[in-house]
Amino acid sequence: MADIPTAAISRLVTYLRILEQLESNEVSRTSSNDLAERAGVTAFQVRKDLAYFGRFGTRGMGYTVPLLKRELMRVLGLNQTWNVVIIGTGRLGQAIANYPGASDYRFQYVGLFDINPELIGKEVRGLSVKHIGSLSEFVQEKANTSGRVDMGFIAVPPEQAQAAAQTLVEAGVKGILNFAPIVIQPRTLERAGLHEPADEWHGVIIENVDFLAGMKRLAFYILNPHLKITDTEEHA
Amino acid sequence: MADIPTAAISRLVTYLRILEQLESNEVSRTSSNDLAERAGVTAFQVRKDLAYFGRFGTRGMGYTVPLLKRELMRVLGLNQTWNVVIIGTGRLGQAIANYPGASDYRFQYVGLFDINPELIGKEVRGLSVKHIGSLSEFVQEKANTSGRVDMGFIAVPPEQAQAAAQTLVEAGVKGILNFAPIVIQPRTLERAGLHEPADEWHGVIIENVDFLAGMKRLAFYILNPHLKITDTEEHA
DNA sequence: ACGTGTGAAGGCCTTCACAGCG
DNA sequence: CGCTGTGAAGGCCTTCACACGT
Repeated sequence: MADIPTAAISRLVTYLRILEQLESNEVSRTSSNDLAERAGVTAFQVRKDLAYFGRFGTRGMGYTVPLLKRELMRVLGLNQTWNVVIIGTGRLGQAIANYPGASDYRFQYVGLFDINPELIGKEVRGLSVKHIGSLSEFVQEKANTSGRVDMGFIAVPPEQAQAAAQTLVEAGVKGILNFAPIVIQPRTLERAGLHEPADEWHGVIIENVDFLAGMKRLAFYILNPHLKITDTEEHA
Repeated sequence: MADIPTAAISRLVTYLRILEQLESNEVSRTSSNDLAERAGVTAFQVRKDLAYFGRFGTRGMGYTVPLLKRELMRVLGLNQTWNVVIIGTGRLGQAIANYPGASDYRFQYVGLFDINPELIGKEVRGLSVKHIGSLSEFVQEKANTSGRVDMGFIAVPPEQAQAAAQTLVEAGVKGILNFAPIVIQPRTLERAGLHEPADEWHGVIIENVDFLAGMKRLAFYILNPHLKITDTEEHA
């Protein structure tokens, strides 16, 4: 596969959402122009983004909504089930666990973990919160029964986020969605001096969702409205 | 001011966070190299980003942590108080309202709104949830007393997000942080046919925080690990 | 005739190398 | 001598125009 701009992936996610809306409105076809307007980008951009992955349209006609939707879901890997653990089950972690929509895409929460004794054993979304020390064991056992744990979500306070990431990686998780406002370092805490990622971090993908950062960016743009931000970035 | 890459603003936010960590560890000076490593970018990038806004370092010496921190806070507009209303006080809205850290930056929640009668009157973080119909009135009254309402956060279900945004804009809010997984259209619902933003949207800034999108991007990158994503995007 | 798919042009951000200053 | 600040080079993403298929 060719080299694909990171921003294009974010836009694909947006297109998919729009296709879902169209489908639930029983609209059966669309065009690069239509998608572009709804997504807030140019039609050129839409066609180019789609072209990275194949040819999904019909010249002169446009795109068939269900077909393009199916293709995008395949491309984005949303046809398969993703097993997810959440580290941190405070208010944020619970809000995430209960957020509707995740299950629409076969993201399945299989385990909740925390370090706070008061939360251990608590029921959240049908799962009993476990101590973070049992994560490795839990992941291993899952691998032998209901399938591997694919991702971990980090919803702990910032001071504990790096350690949580480390625990997840050691347990063998391949992707991390980090909600804490820090940059996860792809190396062990002990080897912080080395500039090379530690081995066990090889291939681990990290995505960040930082709404404090969003607030700060917003503050800046309100103060500096002349910097037009009709950018790709808004698809974060 | 020169034209500044959107991504640079996201990185500034990251640098600021790092400076805060350094300060709380009583580290008094740093360098572009040090910041770069902690932020996961190149030292060139750090220096270029800072250069957009001024000259904050000393040649041969590096940067003074408290000074650079102060300057970045000024640049990002975090020395002033921002009055914020939250639309939607379900689980997500409550988690946002209670998230610690916002108050560290003088983001002040002054009003909580919802459309669900069961939530009206409920106390969240010391504020009584009001009906969304009273938003305009509320904003107007605030403007005459404790100061203008600067931003609105949207934490409602996706179907209601566009309407919530519309309400916020009509009330005169200048920035929106949208947590719903949709693209806010800068136009009234009625004028959806027109391709021009409606007047009242002029100058309104929209930032998105979409963790479902984060999950989907993560799924894609786990499936396609060869697409190296050591990108700027991770500072979203 | 209409809208997609795409090679090529263009522009903007990043990278670089080094000048400049402490 | 060390590290910042910055003009210039480079590269990648976006934009464009048009060929192509229906």
